[in-house]
Amino acid sequence: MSDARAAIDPRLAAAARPRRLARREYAFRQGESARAVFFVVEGEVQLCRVGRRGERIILHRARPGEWFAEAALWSGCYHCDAVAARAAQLLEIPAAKFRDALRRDAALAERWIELLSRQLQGARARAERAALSGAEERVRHYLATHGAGPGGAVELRGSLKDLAAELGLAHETLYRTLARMQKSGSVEREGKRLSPGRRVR
Amino acid sequence: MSDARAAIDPRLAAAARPRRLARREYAFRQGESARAVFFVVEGEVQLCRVGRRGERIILHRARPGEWFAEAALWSGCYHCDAVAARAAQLLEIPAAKFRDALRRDAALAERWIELLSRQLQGARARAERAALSGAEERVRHYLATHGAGPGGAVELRGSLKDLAAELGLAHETLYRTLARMQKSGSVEREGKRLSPGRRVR
DNA sequence: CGTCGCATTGATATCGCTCAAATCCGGTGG
DNA sequence: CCACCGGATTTGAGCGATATCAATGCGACG
Repeated sequence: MSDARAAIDPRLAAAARPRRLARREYAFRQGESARAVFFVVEGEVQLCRVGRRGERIILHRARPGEWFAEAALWSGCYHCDAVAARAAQLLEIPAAKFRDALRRDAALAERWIELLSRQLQGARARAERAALSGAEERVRHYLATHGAGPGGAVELRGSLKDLAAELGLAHETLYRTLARMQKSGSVEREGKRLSPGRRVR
Repeated sequence: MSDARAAIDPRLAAAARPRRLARREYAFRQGESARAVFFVVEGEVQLCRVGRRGERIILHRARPGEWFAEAALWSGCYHCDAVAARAAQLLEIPAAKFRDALRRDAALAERWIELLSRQLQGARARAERAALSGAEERVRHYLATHGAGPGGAVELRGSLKDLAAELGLAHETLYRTLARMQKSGSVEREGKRLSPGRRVR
């Protein structure tokens, strides 16, 4: 890619500064005043808090194509740490410039609202899914929310192992669950394509 | 309450129309063109899809103080059903007026962006929490994300049973977990006040 | 009082996690 | 071409945490 800034809206790209993080490097830390919003071009950034006893609690994993620290814009300071899980390439947009851009450009604000709305929709669905009790339920929920194309099929991007992590399951459990659902006809698999089956239950 | 509209921003309240739903009544159905955004004053509205075989999958439960169908503004038509889980009181804001208001009033747009940002933050935290393995972990995470005031205490709004639902646990499990954590000193309880304990583990 | 819902504790069953091992597959280097 | 390696995929076995079923106390409320 010639310029990573091409990945975002041109009206914001003007204010964006490319930034690279090595594994375990921090974009910011809890308590620092919120100076910027970030966009993940490549890699993964974990937003986490460190408890009194040193345990790390992950609030969110930001992956390529996602923004993070959007909310920090309005709260004054970062309320968690942002650390690269692996080498990452980011775009950093100063908070002041970001706010100015939104204020000046109504169309941009509208686009940003749209983006936030969709992200919220996705996050709510994920939260609802993670609260489900059974592995099979979660798979069905995933298919219902990510299904597209004929028969609501899903083209898997990564490995089944990745999907297991996304669903909050051990990968062995996912394999077994899928096998069972296949046998009962409630899902169908063709390579990296998953689709809800036609047979009842 | 004299007027439920007092609960939302006055600039939106002007366009809001109060609406009551009986249990099992629909606010809208999947496929209808998106004509309005909603705010829950009282009750609960479930956003769900119905699969080919009649199984209902809940995408999100909208509770008092929450908006829903914000994203529908940008997608043309509703992509799921909205049905009252119990009698509910809503505010309905026509999509066109909502969009106009955002477009005309930059300050309102900014406030709306702020609101969405916060909700997004909250939804992500909930998703991450539900993915945690143990009951104790979830309680700690909840305290970490909702903690405020001295010692990061949390004032519970509803019952412990509600909290259990929020955490995705059976209520019995929550009671037992809290009792254990209390005994080990990792949380303290005073009525409806929960706070992380000082003792290690 | 009677009823209802929350809080609490006990007993039991079940589901999913963990540990373990075999197979498969793509890539890499000789 | 072949040997080797690492990671994904599968399947098995056993254990433990959590859901579920059950029973009781308690306070609010009509």
